[in-house]
Amino acid sequence: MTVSSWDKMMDQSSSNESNSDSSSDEDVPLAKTAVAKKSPVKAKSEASLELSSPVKSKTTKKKIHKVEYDSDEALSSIPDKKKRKVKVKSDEDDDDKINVVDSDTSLKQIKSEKRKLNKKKIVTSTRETASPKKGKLTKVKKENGKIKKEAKKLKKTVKDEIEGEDEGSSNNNNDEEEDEEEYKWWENQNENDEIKWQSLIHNGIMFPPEYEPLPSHVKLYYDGQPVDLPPQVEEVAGFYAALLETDHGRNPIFQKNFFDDFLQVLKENGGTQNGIEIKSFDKCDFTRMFKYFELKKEERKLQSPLERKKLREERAKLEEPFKFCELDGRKEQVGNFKVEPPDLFRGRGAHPKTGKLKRRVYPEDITLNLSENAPIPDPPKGHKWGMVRHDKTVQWLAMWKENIFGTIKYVRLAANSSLKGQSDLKKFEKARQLKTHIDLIRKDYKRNLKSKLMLERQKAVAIYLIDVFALRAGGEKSEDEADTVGCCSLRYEHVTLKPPNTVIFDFLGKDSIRYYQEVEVEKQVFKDLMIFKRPPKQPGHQLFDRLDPSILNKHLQNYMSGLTAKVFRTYNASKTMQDQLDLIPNEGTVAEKLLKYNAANRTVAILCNHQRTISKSHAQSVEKASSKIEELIWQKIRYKKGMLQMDPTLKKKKFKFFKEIDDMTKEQESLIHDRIINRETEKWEKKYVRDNDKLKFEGEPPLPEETLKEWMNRVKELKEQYKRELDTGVIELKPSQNTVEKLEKLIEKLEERIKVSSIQLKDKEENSEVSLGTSKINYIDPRLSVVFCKKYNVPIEKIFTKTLRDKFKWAIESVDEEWRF
DNA sequence: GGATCGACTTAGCAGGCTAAGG
DNA sequence: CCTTAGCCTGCTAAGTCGATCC
Repeated sequence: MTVSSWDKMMDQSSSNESNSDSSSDEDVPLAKTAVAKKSPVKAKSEASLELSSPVKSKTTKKKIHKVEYDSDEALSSIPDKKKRKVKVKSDEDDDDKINVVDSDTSLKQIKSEKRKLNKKKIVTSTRETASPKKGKLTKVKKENGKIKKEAKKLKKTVKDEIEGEDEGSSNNNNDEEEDEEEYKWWENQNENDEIKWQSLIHNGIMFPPEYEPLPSHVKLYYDGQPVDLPPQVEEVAGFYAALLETDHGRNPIFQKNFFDDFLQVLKENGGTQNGIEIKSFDKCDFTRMFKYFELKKEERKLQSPLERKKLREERAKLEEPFKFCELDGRKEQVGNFKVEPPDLFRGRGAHPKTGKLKRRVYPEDITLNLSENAPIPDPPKGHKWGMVRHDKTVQWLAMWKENIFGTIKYVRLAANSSLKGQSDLKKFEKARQLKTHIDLIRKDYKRNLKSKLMLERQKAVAIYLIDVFALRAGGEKSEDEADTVGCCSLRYEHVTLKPPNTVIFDFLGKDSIRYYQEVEVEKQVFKDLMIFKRPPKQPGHQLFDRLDPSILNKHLQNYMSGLTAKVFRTYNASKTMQDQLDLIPNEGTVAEKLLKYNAANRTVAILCNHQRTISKSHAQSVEKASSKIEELIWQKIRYKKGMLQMDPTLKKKKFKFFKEIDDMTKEQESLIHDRIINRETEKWEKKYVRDNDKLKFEGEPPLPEETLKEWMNRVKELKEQYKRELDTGVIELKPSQNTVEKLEKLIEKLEERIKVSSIQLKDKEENSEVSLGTSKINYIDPRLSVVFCKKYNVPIEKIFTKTLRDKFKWAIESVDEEWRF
């Protein structure tokens, strides 16, 4: 409350500038943002350490800054061809009106046509469900639900006992059995999505354990002195201490925000208990706390499997009551049934509020949502619930207001729940619906790229970017969030134009993930962008100064109800996937098909710019894999040499086959030898140490040094052999490799391994920065994957993990091979 | 008619877990 | 058989978008 009223005050100061230009709106473009908010774009990791400039040039909504330039001037300098279009000036207002009316009528036409189309659709899609009449349907459905509900209740108790089914062969049985009673919501269309449930019963929400003070020898030190902190304060110090050696812990903004809040909590709790006054962050020494946490971590690692299992079971028992709820009489899983524990806020990218204290949430902060007649779950001892509501129009079971931004956090059902599933299906159906409108939309925006109305042009370009490059809508952000943008909020500096028609996008998008693309665009788009960037616009100014997502979305609704910017992402992602899958031939092994599926998935992920940080071990593992391949090739060549030794005439007969022998130089070969020998040496040395450790532990005498020497001798022999081979060119083959045929077989096997390894390596490299998961979970219609699996005989488990199979059950059970996005 | 709120989807990451590889 | 790398899941931050408020 304090936060929001504070914000309001801040906002007030900048929100009342009346827009005196509105009359001449059409020919005087306005730049919404006056000044660059932050330092130029940085890739995420760097950015997070950088202090954003403290200059408060607040953008907070609609600080409208007039830029002196009119569209006439702007448009008149378009290359000649366009010029003639651009006469207009004083009568532009009229034009506008005419245009508006014009488009309005045509839109109405479109709408009515759409309606017709929709009607047709409804009829087809409901033919199995008997009557197309809505009212009737509802009734039937309800009836159905009731009966099922009853049946379910009876079986429920029984079912509860068959919980932990696993993936085994008995699974089939189980599954089928479950199917019988499982409510297949996707088989009855739900028309009224305003009401989310009829009855909702749950046990409330799980709170994190109370803070346990650290042992007395683990303390914060200030200026060399141990500090006695009240537990509530120690807890906060501990949050920071735990992050000491992380990027967050080293980030000065994080440190400052943490320290401010830390001091605040310290004050609230009456200061330190041994008279030390804490003033400066730099004098705080968290290392002892940090080390203690590390120690605890180590201890946990050393736990025996049995111990672990016990702990896990204990935890599961505590969680059990909260994991499920009863929705319309059916048992459904709850998603985040735990209240978020207190911690330091870890904002992503260069977040101004990163490091602030996220306070503990108490039952008093929680609002529950459940049926009127449902029993209200007991709050934790000594506490009361903040509020209890009975709102059937929402999906959440509980909510609370978080203290940093004053935003609301919800407890909601799990991804495999019927409610989530229904939303999901709806989302994809909406995206599919776009199919029938996309041609018109594209035609329109192509035409409007040349509209003489600035607003129309901006809309057209924006939709183009959203459609072609899958940009997000890009809403305005406030100053106390990370500076990230989407389409509508793109600024001057995010787009670089390279004639004749290349555009370089470089900006931070959602989660401060960098979007960098050098792309060719349609000539007219290029020209428009040029106009949008024309002086007096400069870095910091909005490219689309007339646009925001709501304007854009309102425009899109004219084509199709429910159409918004984000639908394009879903549509294009799924469309791309369909197209890519269509290209895959139905041949080869499952592994090969999977690889191709993943490649298709990857195209989508790249389209949506779904990235992940390259793992620390990535470079190393690529290195390892490629040297392994090199060694395989070397071995293959070695065998080929061996073949020639046995039968020199082969060289002429199979010239091609032996050609690669010359590809490897002696130097390369020697390097490979060294590598192998080094590795072998290391391997045996390690083994020696490890074996001895083990023997020592068992109280047995260690291996004599002789053993190690013997092992090393063997390695040495190998080394000498390689050296001889290198010098003389004569391969010393093992007795088991004594015929040409045997060698041929070995070579064949090597070829196979090389092929597999190479593909894997390539995949690894291409995937290193791309995250396939996000698109799989959110953008690619799961039915596409299901169809793919059916048609290509790939087990669905290879594509969807258990959780995903649960989430997409509706898709898995509802499509046949013919289904298309 | 814009700012704000509320509710929902989408996003990457940490760390535990598991299965592949030596 | 044991390690190690990569997968999976849980977590929660960060978007989108319609509703509501003034």
